[in-house]
Amino acid sequence: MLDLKFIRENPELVKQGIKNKNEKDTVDQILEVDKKRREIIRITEELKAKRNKVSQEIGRLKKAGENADEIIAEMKKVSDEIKMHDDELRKLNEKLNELLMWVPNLPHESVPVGQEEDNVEVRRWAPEDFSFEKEFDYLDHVELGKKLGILDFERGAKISGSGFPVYLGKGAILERALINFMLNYHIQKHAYKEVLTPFLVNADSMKGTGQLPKMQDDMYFCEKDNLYPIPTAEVPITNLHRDEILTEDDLPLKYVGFSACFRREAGSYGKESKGFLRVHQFNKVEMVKFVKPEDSYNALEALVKDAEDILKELKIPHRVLLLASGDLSFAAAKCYDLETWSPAEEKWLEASSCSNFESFQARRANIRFRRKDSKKPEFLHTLNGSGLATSRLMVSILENYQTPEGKVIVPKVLQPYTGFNIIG
RNA sequence: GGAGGGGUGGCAGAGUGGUUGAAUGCGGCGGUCUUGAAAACCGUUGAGGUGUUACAGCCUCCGGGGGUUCGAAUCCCUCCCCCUCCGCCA
Repeated sequence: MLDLKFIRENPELVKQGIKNKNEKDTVDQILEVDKKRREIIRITEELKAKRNKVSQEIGRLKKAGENADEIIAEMKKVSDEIKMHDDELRKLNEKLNELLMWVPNLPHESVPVGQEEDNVEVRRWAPEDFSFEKEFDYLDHVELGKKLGILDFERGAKISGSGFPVYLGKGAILERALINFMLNYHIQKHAYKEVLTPFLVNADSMKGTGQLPKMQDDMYFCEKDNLYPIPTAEVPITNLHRDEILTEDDLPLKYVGFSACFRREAGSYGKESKGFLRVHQFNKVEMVKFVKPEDSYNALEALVKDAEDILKELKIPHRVLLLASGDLSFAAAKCYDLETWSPAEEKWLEASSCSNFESFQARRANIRFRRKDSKKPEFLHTLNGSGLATSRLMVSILENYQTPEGKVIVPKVLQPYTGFNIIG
């Protein structure tokens, strides 16, 4: 959510940002409702001030045993008037809030204006012996997983539906190894604090991080209990501090957490959805940071490097993309994607997304902090990044580590976790 | 799922319709005293909105929402959460 005052004072700036993000411009509508709202506030507050004063007077009269019937009758009218205006005000506030919930975060000034094709490759990394040249005919992860008996998409479809993968034997162990490796790495090397949070959250949490209302149709929903299976651990972890005022000394806060992630992915089928490329349930290790506003862009760079470190340890070729404004998510001000190389598909696959939300989520979720020398709380900045999603990583590992014989070597850093060094 | 109890400021804890945004204690901050510290004493200490160049002023907030009333932390309805007991259960 953007600051209403900011919109009021910088309408053109906001409009430009919305345009660059390809979102719907409701600024004029917001300003109009806001104007009306403030007018009503002025009127009601005058009436309420009067009511408060006279009501006190009535109390005094009654205590003194005097008659107050006449003023009470007069106040009844005032009270009715207040009620009328309050009703109107309530409606305007609801309307205004609804409008504000649909305004996207504005892209940071360092974000290139444009669409997906305007994303900028910032850097690229690969192991020394790596080559884009095909050394043999790679099996893609689906064929390979099937052949090795470590992945079973058909049975997953039977027990749940398509997009719910089953991991078997060494596949399941490898998945678990990855999760543990990544968690431990971020905890030990990057000083994150681990949290294990609920996989089901309420609507307030979903609003807090910006999934609702916009992404409603992409969410699973348990109607009986009004709970949403989380699309990412970003939601519960960021909402840890919803409605809290932290102290300056608390910051920065760095959390890392594992969760299963649930996404309906409504309307996305076809080639892109083969195997692990698009699933309804996957596992992810997520990093979330709460920082002071002036620190958030340095924190973003560090966050990207933290995610990259995992890929370097795993020796997976990858590149870092700075997303253009039109490719940014609703809540993000700036975002880097990490893409890993798939030798079977011969293309880059998104494996991580690291974003700075500035105060957008903090304002929605009401997460503030107080500086030592100031009494007024201010909104902090939130960031998060996948560190990383295992399903996409599994594709990279299975494909990049496969041998001409169709076996898969376990990356060295994972071997202590798996207890074996080759699959097949 | 059933029965009962409860949600008040950073924390603890008063307050059942009339200057109560809220006693008191602790904590925090400032000061006096002290070489310094502690103790003691004095003062101060919630958030949001509206408004103002900035103050002031005014309004709202005692779990959330709605209602009764001239007036609600206090009464009513509803939802949420916590605790105790019973039932069920990994």
